[in-house]
Amino acid sequence: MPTIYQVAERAGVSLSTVSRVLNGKQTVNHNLRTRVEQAISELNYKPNLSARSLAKNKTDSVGAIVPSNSSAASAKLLSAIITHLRAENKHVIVTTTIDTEESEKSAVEFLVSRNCDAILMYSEMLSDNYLTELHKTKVPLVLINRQITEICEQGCAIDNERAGYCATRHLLENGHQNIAFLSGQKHNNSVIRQLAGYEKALKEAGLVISSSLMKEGDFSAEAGYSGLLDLLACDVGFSAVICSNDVIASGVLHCARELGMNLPSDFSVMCINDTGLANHLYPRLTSVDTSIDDTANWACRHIMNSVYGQYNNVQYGSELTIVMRDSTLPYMP
Amino acid sequence: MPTIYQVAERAGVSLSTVSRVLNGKQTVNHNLRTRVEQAISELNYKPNLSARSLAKNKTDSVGAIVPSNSSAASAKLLSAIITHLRAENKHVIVTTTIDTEESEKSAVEFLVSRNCDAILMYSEMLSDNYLTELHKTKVPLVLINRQITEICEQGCAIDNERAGYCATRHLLENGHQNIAFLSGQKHNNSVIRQLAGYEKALKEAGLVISSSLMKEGDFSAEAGYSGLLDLLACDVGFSAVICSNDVIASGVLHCARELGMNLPSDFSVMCINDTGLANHLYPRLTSVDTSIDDTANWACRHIMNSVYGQYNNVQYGSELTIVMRDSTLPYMP
DNA sequence: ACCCTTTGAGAAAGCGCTTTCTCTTTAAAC
DNA sequence: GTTTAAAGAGAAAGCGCTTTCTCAAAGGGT
Repeated sequence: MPTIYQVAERAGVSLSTVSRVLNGKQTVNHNLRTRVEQAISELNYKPNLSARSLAKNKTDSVGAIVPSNSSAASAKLLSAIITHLRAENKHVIVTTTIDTEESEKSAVEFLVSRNCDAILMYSEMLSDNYLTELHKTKVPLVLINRQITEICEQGCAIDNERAGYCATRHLLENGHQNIAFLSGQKHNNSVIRQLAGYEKALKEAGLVISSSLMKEGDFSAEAGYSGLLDLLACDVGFSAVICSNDVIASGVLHCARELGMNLPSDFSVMCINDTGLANHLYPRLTSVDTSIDDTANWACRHIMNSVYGQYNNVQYGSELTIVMRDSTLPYMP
Repeated sequence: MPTIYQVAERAGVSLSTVSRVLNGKQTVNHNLRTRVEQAISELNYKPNLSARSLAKNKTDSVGAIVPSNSSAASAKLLSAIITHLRAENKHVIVTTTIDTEESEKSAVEFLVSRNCDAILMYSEMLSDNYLTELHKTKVPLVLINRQITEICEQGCAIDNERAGYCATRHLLENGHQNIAFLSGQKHNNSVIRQLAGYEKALKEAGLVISSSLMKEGDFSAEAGYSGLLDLLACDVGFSAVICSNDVIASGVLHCARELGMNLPSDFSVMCINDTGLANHLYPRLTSVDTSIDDTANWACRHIMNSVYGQYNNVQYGSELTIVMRDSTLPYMP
């Protein structure tokens, strides 16, 4: 591997000059510049990034913390982020966690030890205080779908409230009045917002919010399965069900089938956050979906802006679309 | 951030001694050692990995190249690998590609520029020659589901042949004689092996191999959909279908439903390589599956062994299991 | 023609570690 | 008790870059 020194020698200049050509933040005589560039290409010189990191105290790397369970959703996001950042010549170090505080803390420490220039988090077990402290004293943070007042700049809120609202509205507009909601864990940020949107839509429509129509579970198919059973056991009438994601909905479909019910004629099902599954289920699930790519885009630009000083500040925003499929039907008594 | 020098000062030793304590590959007087350790914990000293990388010419990082499309399958693998390697204090730099040669080459170059200690590949557009050259001159390679004669040590072959064989056998044992195969692209390594296993099982059973029962597509649901149409158009009888993965099978189910067919009573469906979807479909798919965790395990141990000189050489092996679900039924004329 | 300001390039000092080399001390062997 | 080997610790030389400091040369104004 050629070093910057050999390039300098071949070009007949000092290594400072080579470095300046490389970094381009100081003018270099045109003549020398071309000589250096030629030497670089002749030697096929590639700068050693470890050395550069040491000298600059920057690693050109971004750490990512994602929960390993919710693979489909976060995999999509991650893949988009990796692609974006590579285009900026940054690499991403991925760590997976198991949705516990210590697991996430250990991931943070691992990434800090790796000298990441920033950490991107898509997980939510760590406390606001811990993260605020971390951001202020150790490493810039970017939070996906989380906002902390003290460092609100660093977070973005995927608009789950609007998603919950839209899903509910969609059903209301189709004549449904008794709409159940099978959610993920209620301590989860997204779930809280979704439910807020759900309740808002119901209120606007002048309907009462019945807690027996809201069942909490985790994000698994099993939760959907037992959620539907719970719902039926309560003996409250419902003609539609909204699920926090498509995996839960999958359990609902499965359960309904086992009970000999017919969807969507017996009741309609919708989901929020299509993880790719919705389109494969039977019936194919109508979903309301935020653009993951918009989110990835924001995260990367925000990092490039606040950490590497490129671009201007970017506002977060994400498209919201309802994907009509086969799992919903207008209400017919 | 404290440096090794400050630790040395506080412990009243030279920095060489601190380094020796840190790396533990040379004996240090017990007395000094504890003094150093105490200084380290008092200062909360963490070694700077960029500096270490520079001095050792090792980055403790492994690059991974995965196709971004086949997310579900590779996400699972990746997640397992990331977890394993972190336990060894290595980080992984993930790059995604789009299944073209240039895309993969660019990923390789990116990772090489990042000085990865090894590259783990789960993609297959690059030529044997290129990879052999790469492995021999630049950076150790580990290939998932690919074997190259010149560097056979570095690759592992997920036993798709046996998987194809088992799936076919399973159906044969249930009385099926006319078994169709909807495969991914035939240039794909896994597909080739799967088909080999399929044919082997048929031959052993004394059956003829009919090319009109074998339809090639890509790994998408659309391919499954049109694959089934093709199959029906050919007007060859079949009572069971094997698919290269569950996504393809999903398309088959969808198509059958639209045609008013009833599964599994009209025909049975099986898939190879459960990506997590199989369990959510209707009917839930019977699948034959190799253990991704076994593969991840092998890859990590192989890297730890050949690159970092830990562990002993490890043989590749992966469990193969048939997961019985609802999409298959014994043949009844 | 002179002085002052820019511009451009080289020298050299780090960045925070590892590792070799050297020297002292201690244990072992005869 | 002497010789030899082994063990342990410090000094110092890198690893390959960036960046500050310094100085020479060139340009501009009067």
